[in-house]
Amino acid sequence: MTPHTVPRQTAGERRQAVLDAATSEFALKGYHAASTEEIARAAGISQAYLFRLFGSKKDLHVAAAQRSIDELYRVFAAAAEGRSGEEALEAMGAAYAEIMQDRTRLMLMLKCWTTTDEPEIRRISRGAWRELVDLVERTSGEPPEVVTRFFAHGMLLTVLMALDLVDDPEPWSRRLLEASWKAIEECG
Amino acid sequence: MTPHTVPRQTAGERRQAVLDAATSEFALKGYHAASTEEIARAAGISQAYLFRLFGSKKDLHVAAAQRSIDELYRVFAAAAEGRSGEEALEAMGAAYAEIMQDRTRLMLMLKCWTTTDEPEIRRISRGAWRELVDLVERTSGEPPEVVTRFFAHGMLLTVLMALDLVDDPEPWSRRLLEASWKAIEECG
DNA sequence: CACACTAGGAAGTAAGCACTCACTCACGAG
DNA sequence: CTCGTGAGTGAGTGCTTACTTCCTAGTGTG
Repeated sequence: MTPHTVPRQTAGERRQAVLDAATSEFALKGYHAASTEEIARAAGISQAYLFRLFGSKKDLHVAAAQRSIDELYRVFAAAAEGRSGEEALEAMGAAYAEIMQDRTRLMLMLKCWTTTDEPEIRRISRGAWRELVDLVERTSGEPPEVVTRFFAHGMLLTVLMALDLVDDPEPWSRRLLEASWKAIEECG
Repeated sequence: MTPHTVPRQTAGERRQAVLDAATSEFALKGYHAASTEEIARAAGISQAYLFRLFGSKKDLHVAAAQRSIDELYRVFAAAAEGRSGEEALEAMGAAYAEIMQDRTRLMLMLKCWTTTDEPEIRRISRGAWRELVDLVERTSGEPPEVVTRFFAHGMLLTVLMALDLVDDPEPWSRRLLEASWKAIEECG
């Protein structure tokens, strides 16, 4: 009878698991309130190993944020793929609905965008916005008014989601949500 | 020769000074990263006295947030005062410009809206939104599409401000800012 | 004067935090 | 078998934090 060996993973696999856990924690509690101990526990490893894998809490946060930014970009880019003009914008509007399915990722993004100290986070947040706006402008070819409307309603939806008004609505918030979705669709 | 008396203030005055300092700190660093010691120093009192005045960090945060919420509401209400319909909405759009003059207050609001743990903060954030939306709907009498557009562009402006794109813009962000202001004006 | 009351703080305390160190264990190559 | 190495951790360390305890000094009132 072979001695029951503990399953060991590659460092790469562990990194992904830690990034998953970190994304949840940072999205829920924000950078400062999230603790590395909690993240390590959620990822199923020791705190010591977390630091071996990522160096510092800040580096872990940056890595998690960057991964979500890349995923966000890819969802929009995939939606626009092979389309142009109004059709592309409409597809990206639909992509927004898909993105909002995963609260966690979007909440991490919002937390990053509203982090006013921590220049590193601001840097990658601004980079993310620059690339997203550029993508939407390029693929849709629409004028600034339309592109702006698209992002404006996206922001309203995101904030309403942060207030939990998507899952637990009130009469007034239903009106805003509905009108916001319609406005995003009508961009195209 | 009278012994050089230290100027004493009423507790009420001190409370205002502490709320000012707390608003700045919480707006810049967020609830968890802000420290009561720093706030006390900025307000010119000891940490011990801060706790005598406000009981706990959380209570201080709630008090500071509530004060900013009330001020925000009053600015909009004053703008709409004696007006109705499109005129009222236009005046509230102009009020938004005034509100954005004071970054601090608005950043505290945004931080509150994106605080997903801490149920108390979520409660007062939702209350603030409910009252603001109600005010705009009531005084303008506009349909949900228009009211929603008003708040959507307001949110975009607020997020762009958090990213410091108002004071330190980039080409793409100028386009969004300009279009957003125009859209808010055109609501009326 | 005495006395109650309020403004204000020096000096803690206990808990939580990011981060480190010294170490074990499994396994593959020579 | 020995040696090297990558995966993984228990047990800290030093620092920061929210919060408390107990104190002093000024002030209005009889």
